[in-house]
Amino acid sequence: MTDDDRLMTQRLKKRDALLEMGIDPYGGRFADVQASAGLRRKAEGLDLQPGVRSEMTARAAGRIVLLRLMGKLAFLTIRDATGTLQFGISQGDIGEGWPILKELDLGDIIGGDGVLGRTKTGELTLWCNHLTVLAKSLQPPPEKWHGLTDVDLRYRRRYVDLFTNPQVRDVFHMRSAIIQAVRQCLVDVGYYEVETPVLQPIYGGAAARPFTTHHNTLDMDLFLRISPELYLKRLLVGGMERVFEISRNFRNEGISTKHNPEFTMIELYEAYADYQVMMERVEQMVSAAFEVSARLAVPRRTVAIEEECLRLGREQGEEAADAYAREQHLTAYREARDAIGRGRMQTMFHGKILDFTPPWPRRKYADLLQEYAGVAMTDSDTVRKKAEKLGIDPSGKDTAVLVNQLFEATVEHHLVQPTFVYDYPAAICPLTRRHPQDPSIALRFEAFAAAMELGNAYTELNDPQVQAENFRRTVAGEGEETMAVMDEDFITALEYGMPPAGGLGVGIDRLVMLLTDSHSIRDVILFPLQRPQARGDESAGG
RNA sequence: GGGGGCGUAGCUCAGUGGUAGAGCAUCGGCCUUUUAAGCCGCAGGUCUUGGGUUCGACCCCCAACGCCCUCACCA
Repeated sequence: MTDDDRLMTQRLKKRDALLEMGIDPYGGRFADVQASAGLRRKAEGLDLQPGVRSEMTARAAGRIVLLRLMGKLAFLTIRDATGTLQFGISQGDIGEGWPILKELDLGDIIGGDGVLGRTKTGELTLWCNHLTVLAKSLQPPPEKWHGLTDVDLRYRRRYVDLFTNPQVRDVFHMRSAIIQAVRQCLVDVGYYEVETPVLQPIYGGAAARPFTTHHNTLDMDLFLRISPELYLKRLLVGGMERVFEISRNFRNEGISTKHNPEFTMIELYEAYADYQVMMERVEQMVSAAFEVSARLAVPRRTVAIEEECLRLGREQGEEAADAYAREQHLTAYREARDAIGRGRMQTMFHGKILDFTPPWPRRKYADLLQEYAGVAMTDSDTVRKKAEKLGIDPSGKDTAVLVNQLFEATVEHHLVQPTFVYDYPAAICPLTRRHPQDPSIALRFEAFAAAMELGNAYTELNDPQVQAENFRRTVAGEGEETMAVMDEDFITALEYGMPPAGGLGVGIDRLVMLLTDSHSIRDVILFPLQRPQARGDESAGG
């Protein structure tokens, strides 16, 4: 028998013991549960002194994360969605319910009824006169101090990660709040939220390889969308003048700390606008997202770090406390918190302060290329020479493609502070309107922060003939951003007339990364794609 | 795909060319104000897998598998 089996067997025995006592180890509805955080606030109001029990009754529930049995008295710490709370149980108070305690384990979900009080040391405690078993846990939880650290296991068993590592739950709480804020921000200025097909017979709207699938009844191959763009523009034709979609996109490409095969993007289109308006939309959405994330994060994080510093100072001396403060960027968090007070939108990312306060700097693509690569975008010969110098093979490539590679190699890593880079080479932008004075330039910008692409926007191309021509060229493989498939119906839609418009996509995952100081996209996606676990004997023999 | 790192008890991690250790969790005992509770005792391992070198491999070599980082690719 493996250790794993042994541990589960022991827990199963306890489950049976509960059943014998006439207790359902998987209790049902548990009405009127109070959140631990709410009880804490209430206790503040009561001015409870250490060692005193109040008259106030309360009911709480959560997972047992710590368990201390001391003969005829027990303390257990439960964790709910809002924090932790100590249950105190004395044999005298609980009487017949006492034997239940022996059958409880770390990880079980229980409810308690009792009165609020404080122990001698001041810890808020629910002194229980009744315990309800809500769910017996058969799997042993991870180590109580270190939690689950194995990165692979954390993603595979995200549920364990979530209930053992509170900061993980914070990140996803924040993700939810950020999406909500961004959505509300657009609804407030007259946008409709829509849903367009994920299963598409023709994919397009971005340069990426798609996933393919098959519909059985129609006997037809389909693609998972790489972008919602071409459908959202059809809605502009249809008269929906402001639309957005929070779109899960699927791209069959490499996986990295910045790329997951499925990722979330908010894409929006606004009739009679252009890419300049879209820059303002980026600033508005990011500001809204920043505000909710700052409200949630900074106080909580700062308080948690300060408490830990105090504890370390007490137990291990000031030096240890200082070291911890530095390690946790405490000073920077304080600065960030103060910055909000002054109306600045600053946050820590990778040990650097990013300032999202609008307006963000706006830099011309060509100027940045000149500044960091030392070449003029239009000077084909110099571009080729510079590319070769940097180890980029220029043979058979369009100048615009090389320019773009040069840009990525020389400029991008400098774009740490939020920045709009605008006016891209037209050859790599098949869906974008050209600059009226210079047809080699496309009215496109990308938003960068922390050297990462955060968003991408155009003044949309609404001339069906130019669009059809661009399709033909990209299908033929000219330029870099191949769409590979001609979408006839999209052209037909444009032929009916699409209002001039600005369009924008912002990577939600990356935005959440920036605002939660997460360095891998997997840390902001609940269940990132992973190779299936090879189990036991199936994996043997290589 | 290239380079680097990792894989040892359920969890978190040490470790040595002579068939393995700690803390936590588990199990048994004591304990009515604990705070990662404490004290005493027991148990728990195909050291990722497969080859090789060796009298002998968890350790050295080769390969495979998985994960992480990084470069390349990639809106």
